[in-house]
Amino acid sequence: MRVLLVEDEPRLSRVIKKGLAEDGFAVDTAFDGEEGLYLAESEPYDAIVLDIGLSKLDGLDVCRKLREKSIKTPILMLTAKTTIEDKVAGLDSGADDYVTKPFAFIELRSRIHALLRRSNGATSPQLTIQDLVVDPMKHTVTRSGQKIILTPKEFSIVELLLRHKDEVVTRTMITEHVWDYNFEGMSNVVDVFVGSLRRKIDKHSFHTLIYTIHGVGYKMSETP
Amino acid sequence: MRVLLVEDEPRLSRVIKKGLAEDGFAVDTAFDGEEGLYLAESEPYDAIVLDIGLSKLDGLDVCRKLREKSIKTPILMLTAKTTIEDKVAGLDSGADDYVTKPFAFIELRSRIHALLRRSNGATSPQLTIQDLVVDPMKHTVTRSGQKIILTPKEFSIVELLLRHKDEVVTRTMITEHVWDYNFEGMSNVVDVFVGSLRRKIDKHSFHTLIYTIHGVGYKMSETP
DNA sequence: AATAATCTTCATAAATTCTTCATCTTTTTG
DNA sequence: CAAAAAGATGAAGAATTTATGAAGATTATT
Repeated sequence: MRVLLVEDEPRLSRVIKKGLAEDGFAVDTAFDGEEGLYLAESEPYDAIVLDIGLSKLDGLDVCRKLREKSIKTPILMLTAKTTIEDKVAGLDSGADDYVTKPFAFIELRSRIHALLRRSNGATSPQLTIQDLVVDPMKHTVTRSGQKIILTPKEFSIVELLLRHKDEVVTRTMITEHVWDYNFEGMSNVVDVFVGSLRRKIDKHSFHTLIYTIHGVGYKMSETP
Repeated sequence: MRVLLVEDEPRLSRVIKKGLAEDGFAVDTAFDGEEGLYLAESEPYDAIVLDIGLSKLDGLDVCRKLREKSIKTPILMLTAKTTIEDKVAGLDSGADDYVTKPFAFIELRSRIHALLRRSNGATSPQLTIQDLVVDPMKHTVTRSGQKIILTPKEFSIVELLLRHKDEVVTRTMITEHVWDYNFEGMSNVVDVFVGSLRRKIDKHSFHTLIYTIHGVGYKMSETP
């Protein structure tokens, strides 16, 4: 899952970025409104964390402009005050939720996960297909109750595939959602990772869950 | 269910009150220790949420006085990071559980519910995993009955890990739980502490309880 | 004030993960 | 059916992350 963080205070930005990265997000950072707007328009993020007080372009404006262009990425606002007016303004501009500063990181974290869950139409915090269960918050994967240990990248990839269960996911989508802005991979990394996923998830099971759609990409589903 | 909230910071008080009210509690608020004590004595509450740093009368004092008068209403303490380890634990004022600030509301909420649930049985809440027992209120740790002596920070970290048994806890979460709000986590303090915890808890035992989830954080569980 | 205990930083070693590449296998197409 | 394209896979090297011992700084205790 990829997140854009727009925050001008370097220290806070760093702290949030680190926390989100540990949570398995690929995080891009912007330090002012313009940069944030540009990135939000050009990259496919799963969520945007947007500080309300930014230079060049206010967070509210960024939010409004994005919505005008019908970019519907879930937006979580960071606001300094609690006043009702601010809350209303934020939600009015098209944000989906907000957190008031100062906040505990775990607060931000659970809000983001909630946003993603909502935008995904899911109510359960877990992703499942057949006997495979993936829990992004707990960072656990089991198949038929058996624990499976995945590396961070492997984990992000199953997560993505599962969020698009029964749909084909192209290699481009995978690279765009699992790696961040600075990655220029013209290699077969994705193939290699899918390979190791197969070894860990499908190899010892009767039912195959990961399918290759030749010329297109990969798909997780119960039947080919 | 009736809850008394004793908290002097108006903003925090408002937020907690609102949250609890949404949960269906009838909430009374007091803004200093005297007022809190008076209300706690005169009204029959099901639980009391008590900030430790209060004007006029300290939260600890309120707690102690209530217990002296054999008022046994479950008490949940709100404490600041550093206060807790050094003071509360030793002072044994009679609180049933505590939450350190800043906390996510869901945390407070689940603690209150837990308190109410066991207010009939009335046993001090212990955290256990296999043969390891951690008692947050008594501030003691044993493994297979053997006492283990931990420093305040070490204790705070096992406590957190155990409250999230079987889940990965990221370094950011640990940092936030143990140190002050957005303490810059650019060092490896957490790693060092986990190291010394391992030496005290796991080193002499056959079963490992503390696991590293590479790229994510740490986890306490009985199996990897 | 001196001593002891705890906390923090730092440097280095060790472990794990990521990425690339070459080769082999499968699928598609003419 | 053969050639070409696309995908699978094992292994090596690079890069990142974690473990650890020890020294210095800080805080509490006597």
